[in-house]
Amino acid sequence: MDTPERNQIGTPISKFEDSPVFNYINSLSPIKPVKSTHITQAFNPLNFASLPSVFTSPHVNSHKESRFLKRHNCLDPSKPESSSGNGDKIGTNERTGVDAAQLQDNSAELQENFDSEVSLKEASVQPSSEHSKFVIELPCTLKYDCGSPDCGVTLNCDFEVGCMSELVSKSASLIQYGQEASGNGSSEGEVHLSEMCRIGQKKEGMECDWESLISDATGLLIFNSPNNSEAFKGSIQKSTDPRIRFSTSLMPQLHQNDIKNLQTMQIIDPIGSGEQYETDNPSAETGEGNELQEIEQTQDNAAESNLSKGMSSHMREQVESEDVSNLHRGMRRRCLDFEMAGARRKALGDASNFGSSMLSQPDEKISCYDKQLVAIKRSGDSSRCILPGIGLHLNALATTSKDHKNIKLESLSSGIQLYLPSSTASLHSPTNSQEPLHKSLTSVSAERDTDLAENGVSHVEDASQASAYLVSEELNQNSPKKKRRRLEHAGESESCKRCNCKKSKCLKLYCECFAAGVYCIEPCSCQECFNKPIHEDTVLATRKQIESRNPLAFAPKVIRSSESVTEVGDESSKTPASARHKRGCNCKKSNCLKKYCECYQGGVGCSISCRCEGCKNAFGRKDGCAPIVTETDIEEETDACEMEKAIQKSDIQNNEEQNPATTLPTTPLRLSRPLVPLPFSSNGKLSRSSFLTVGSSSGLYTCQKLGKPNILRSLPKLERRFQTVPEDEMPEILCGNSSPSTGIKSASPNSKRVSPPHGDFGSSPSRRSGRKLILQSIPSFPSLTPQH
DNA sequence: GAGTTTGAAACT
DNA sequence: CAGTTTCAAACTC
Repeated sequence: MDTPERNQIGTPISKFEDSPVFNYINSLSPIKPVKSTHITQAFNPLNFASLPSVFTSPHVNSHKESRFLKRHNCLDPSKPESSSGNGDKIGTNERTGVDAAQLQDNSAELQENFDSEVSLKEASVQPSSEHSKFVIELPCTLKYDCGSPDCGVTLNCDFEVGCMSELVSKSASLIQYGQEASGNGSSEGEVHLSEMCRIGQKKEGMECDWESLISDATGLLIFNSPNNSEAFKGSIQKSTDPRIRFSTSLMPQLHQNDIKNLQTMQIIDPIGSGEQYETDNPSAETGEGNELQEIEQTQDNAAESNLSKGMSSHMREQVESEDVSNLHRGMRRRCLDFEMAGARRKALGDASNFGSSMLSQPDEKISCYDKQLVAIKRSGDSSRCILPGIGLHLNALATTSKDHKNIKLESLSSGIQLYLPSSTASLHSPTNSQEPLHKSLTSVSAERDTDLAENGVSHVEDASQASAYLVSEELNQNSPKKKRRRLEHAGESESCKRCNCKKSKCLKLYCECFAAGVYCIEPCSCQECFNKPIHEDTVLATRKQIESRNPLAFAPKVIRSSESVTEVGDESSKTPASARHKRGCNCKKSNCLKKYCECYQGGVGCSISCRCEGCKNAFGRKDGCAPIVTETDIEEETDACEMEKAIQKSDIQNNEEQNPATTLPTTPLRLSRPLVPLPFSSNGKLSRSSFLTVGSSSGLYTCQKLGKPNILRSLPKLERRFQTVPEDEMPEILCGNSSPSTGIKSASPNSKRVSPPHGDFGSSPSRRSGRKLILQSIPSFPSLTPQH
């Protein structure tokens, strides 16, 4: 694994190699080279923003768990010198899970941490180019400083995490700064650096290195095209938001830094007011947060601090929830609730063991997460897509590694842990990804801009889901159905679907909101709804029950299975089919041509796992035939309005995609995926449940719709690549190879026409970038794809 | 907007 | 695991 990746990376890295930062990193850890591959892509403006990292990470995962382990080893080596011989798991534990390990000897937990961390690392590393590098390396350095893991490991770990996050955020801010406001940025950047140094000094003296690294990194970042930087910003900001959330509950230490970063970000960030708005909210919280932070700092060493932190965070949340009348908050709450609840419980109820372990882990995870998110954000703009899928994402994220099964199982065994990882991870990650998406979206489309602009703020704050919901909600304040339709019609509405449950009390998977891991909101027309923050305990308990029954119950239904899609393989060969429904559909009468079919709804082709009869899924038949869907079919199924919207969106998406695709075959495709979903977004299910997957799948779908289904087929191979490849990449990478169907489809002669997708694609690249980011988010799912 | 159809989720 | 029931979305009128 290492060798191949390194080899691949080799070329791309060369660029970085020149930079002192790169050298520094290299000295620290051998692993980096692997990342570089992605990085190279990242360097490209489009690519950089794109998900390459995400793809890569998932890809790695998809390849095999072994990869993760290897990577860990590789990464660990730098740190692990002490534990050079440590197994993969051990190495990871050392890095991210040190706290947990010390606190708890639980191998299971360690493994979980390890897995999550690994996945995160990989994701972050691959996707993010330099950011990830920094993060990774920094920890290593810290570890070195820390010396034996036993000593104050927890603090060290936190520190690392904090540093990591800070570095990332700061670097991002710096980057933004440099790009947007060179003058102010310089000062700001200096300030950040100084802060960083401070932190480093307090906890360990890596200051000089860090500063130099940071400065170098910033330089590099700045170096990157503005687009990339923007993408980073979005991702970073998004990441920061989640951090804040997490930090409140989990990582108070990080909070201060994060908050500061956020503030700086806000100041620096000229971008969407919405984001700033969100950040503002956090800032308001910062007041409390500062106090908490101070306390936390004083308590840094004390393990007890975790509890106090948890309490403080809890209090904070309560206060916020109460105070916040803003839709944003409501949105946040909606998204966060599950996560928060889990965190709260952990912090409050679990007490030392659980709380400590959880806290420590989450922090690390969070940091990693943020990174991932960032990467995701870049890559995918799939804001819409992401949002809906967030709930699923969380689970997926938790199980990001293909071993998701193992992870889930473990988590299940531990109960709470499972919940947390899944909930926290999923929520956060989604949120992050979503936020970026929103931003990107805002920038991308004027239409969306208006809506998003309003929603954007809220979006930023919460997870993607929340944002999606918020948007949808805000947009659709009318009756749920109407809103739904609106949303459906408007691609954006995707995320905002609401439930209409009457008997399930919104505590069953029947409820889209519940299934998506979000609370029901006013727009919902549900009756006797228990899926509300007020009934948090009930919701969590129910969730647990469902998860105990089916660990993947809240995972995205549609997964870009690496299996289905060949890894990298051939972009051309990849087809939309790469994404598959987790369990497969069981359609009898709809021929998989209506939204009754989850596969179709998710914009993915049916697979072997499907038990459908008379499958005519336009995205891909069960038998492996290339997407059968013809223009007529699609048209028939889709409403004219939807078609139009989809087309428009698809055009935009296509345009965006094209650019990336042109730049990089791999990344572009990914980008395209997210875009695609939008058309489908109308479907509430997709948006929520299968964000990522949806995104990917939807991407395909959209492509088809846009260009009309034909496009995919008809599109020349090159074009297809853009459309299909992206999707494939994410999942494909993970799985390695694609399902026959995908390959067949892509190659399938079906492509009767060469539809002029180009025209569509031609649109502005900027939009693409945003959407692309969304797509990136999708990639995370692939890892989950267990089914195949 | 009401009613029907559909298939997933839940239950047995 | 299979069959049945429940449920809510998707769809039709």
